[in-house]
Amino acid sequence: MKRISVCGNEKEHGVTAQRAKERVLGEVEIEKMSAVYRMLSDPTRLKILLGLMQGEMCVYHLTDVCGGTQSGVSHQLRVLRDNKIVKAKRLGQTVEYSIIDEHIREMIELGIKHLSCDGV
Amino acid sequence: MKRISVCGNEKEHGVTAQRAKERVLGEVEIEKMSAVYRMLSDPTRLKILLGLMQGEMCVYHLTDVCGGTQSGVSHQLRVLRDNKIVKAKRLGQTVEYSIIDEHIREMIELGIKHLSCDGV
DNA sequence: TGAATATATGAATAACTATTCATATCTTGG
DNA sequence: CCAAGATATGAATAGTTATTCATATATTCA
Repeated sequence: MKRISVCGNEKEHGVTAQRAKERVLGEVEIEKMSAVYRMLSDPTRLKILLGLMQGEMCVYHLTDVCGGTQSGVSHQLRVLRDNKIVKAKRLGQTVEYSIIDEHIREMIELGIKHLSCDGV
Repeated sequence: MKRISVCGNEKEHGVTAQRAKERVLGEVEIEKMSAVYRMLSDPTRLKILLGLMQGEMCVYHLTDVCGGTQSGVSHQLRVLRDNKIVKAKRLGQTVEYSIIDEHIREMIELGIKHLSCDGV
């Protein structure tokens, strides 16, 4: 894609592009940021986190709340654990999960707020 | 998975699960919410949106900012358009894009804020 | 110790999604 | 109308990821 001519708004767009290139984050930051959103982009994980926002819970109850299989919930809990979003604490036979990433909590709260704004 | 016995925190977890099941959003809302996060979970889309947060831009300049191919950027712009995140406005040969979903803007701002909190 | 319960995990599969390449469409200037 | 530029798109591909099934591990209790 060669570029010789200019678009109708070359002036403005060019300036904007320049500003964007200066301010926009580097590859690594972009990757980290999108990874955070990716954690919330799966319905099962979102259900797990919405559940945990009500309080700590064990896998059994989380499975009950999410409505899937125990294995499915457990797999997603692992993803969340690996990404340091939740932590696990063994209590006898049971493992109690809780949210440790407060940013995620804020993200979800903002998401809920927007849902209601849109009149969903 | 049968359930006869109780976990160490049956009382608390049970109550939490109950609360979660009552308050947690329905399938449709969960799906919508995760779809919003999914829009931000791809690096290319995130770059496009971060760029557009600096101002309107045409595809050429967006491609410049994002650093990929014109086709790749165009495909992701379509995804963003289909999801009503951005809008396109034809100006001669050029198509100028801009953000129309203000929620997304807030989401990204929160993401940026959290990035710097974590000392990234 | 052995049975029962709770949770985790590996492998297989299926679905989804981003990217690339080639090409089509649209617009303007000559 | 034609050529060139700007953008869009279809098809193919490759990579990612969620889910399921079967099974392993861990813990308690009798």
